[in-house]
Amino acid sequence: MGLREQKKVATRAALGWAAVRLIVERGYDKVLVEDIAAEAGVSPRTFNNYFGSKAEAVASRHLDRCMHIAEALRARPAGEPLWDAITAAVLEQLIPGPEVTSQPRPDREVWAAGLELMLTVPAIQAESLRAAARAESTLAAAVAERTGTDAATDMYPNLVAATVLAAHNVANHSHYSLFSGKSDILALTTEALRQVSSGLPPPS
Amino acid sequence: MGLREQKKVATRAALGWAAVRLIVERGYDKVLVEDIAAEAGVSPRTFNNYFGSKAEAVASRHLDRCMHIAEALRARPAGEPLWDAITAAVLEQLIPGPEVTSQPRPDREVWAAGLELMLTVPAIQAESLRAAARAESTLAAAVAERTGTDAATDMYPNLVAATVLAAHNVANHSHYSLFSGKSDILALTTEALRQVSSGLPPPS
DNA sequence: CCGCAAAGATGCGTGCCCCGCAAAATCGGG
DNA sequence: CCCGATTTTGCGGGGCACGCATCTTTGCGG
Repeated sequence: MGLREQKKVATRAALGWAAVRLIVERGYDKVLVEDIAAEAGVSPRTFNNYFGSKAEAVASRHLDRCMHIAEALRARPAGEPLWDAITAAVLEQLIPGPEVTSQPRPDREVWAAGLELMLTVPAIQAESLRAAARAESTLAAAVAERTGTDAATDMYPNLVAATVLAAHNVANHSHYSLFSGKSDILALTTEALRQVSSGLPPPS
Repeated sequence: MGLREQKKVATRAALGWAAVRLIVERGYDKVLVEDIAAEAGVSPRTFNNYFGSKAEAVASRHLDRCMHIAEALRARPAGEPLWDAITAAVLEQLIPGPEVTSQPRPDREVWAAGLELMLTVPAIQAESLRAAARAESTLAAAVAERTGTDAATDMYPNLVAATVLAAHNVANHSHYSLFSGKSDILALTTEALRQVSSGLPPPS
């Protein structure tokens, strides 16, 4: 990869992070595109060369994380049963990366509150969901590869991908807003995937 | 329901329909909010009293349809097995309502092309997904009611709702873009729901 | 039957966003 | 070291989303 593309990736990430950080701090409509661009050290016009909207910049972080699931799945040993591999791949994403842990800790409480508020903004909800949807096809491709199906003609890999991300979402949601920190994410996610992979039988 | 609320519902529907029709005909960015408002016989300012954005107006139709699934589920006989009831409820939505069939037929081909093009607009994809997400919690509530679980604390009903809508989406997608009209929607949807309700076992 | 309070529709004005276009800056290979 | 290709940037315009004040409609009690 040339220096050129490296810089593009870096700028994109910088803009995405800047957007999230500023908006979590101040609130969505008190942050101008101008501010985000300044934070990332580029011109306001350049911002729109990378993202079609403010919300898309925020969701770009989410997109990256979702994309990693497909990547992680490909990296699992070929012999491993499908749902074991999937579960492992999803769980990998839940251990916080170095760019999070090494970040200057801005008061966990305050950050969580700001983040929750950010996720109530319609435009951000919408773009986050679109990001997940985009990652879904990548994940479907990985599943197709592993199961010997064709993502373009078979429903199977697409169903698996959609279901996995749905379970992932529900688990996250349970952890965050349903009952804040009642149980740890790893357990919830594992349980959610177990349930969908066993057909969600009604609890009798 | 008073005359007041009836009119509100009617206006909302009129705006939603107008948005879809005009945009399918002309393309997303060649339709102004002004045009949609005019089509529905209301002032441009009023448009934004009903919808937060142009895209949201388009997605409102989708939202209504998704909401009907939960409604249909509640109407199923109480003794019916869960997944049978769900399948029936979803299939009900696929028979075109009178407002579609009685519409002046604008050349099925042209309409389909315009619709597909509309669905490529990022903002519309995003809002449509958000609409589905909003319907999801309603569906989860219906599932919780039927299974004696609690949507606020149990993952189960939320997982079911998310999975059902995911399957619904995949089936639609398979019918529309994957291989246009290869098989009928009813069969695809039934099959998708059957697969998720049996745990999506890998095809060996 | 009438007027009154609540709720909705409308007009106006504002700030911001998103994008097209063309010029300037930057990078990578020969 | 220079040339072609790619990016960044400045400028300008068309719209969009929304707050605020005003006018109209609806539903209700006297």
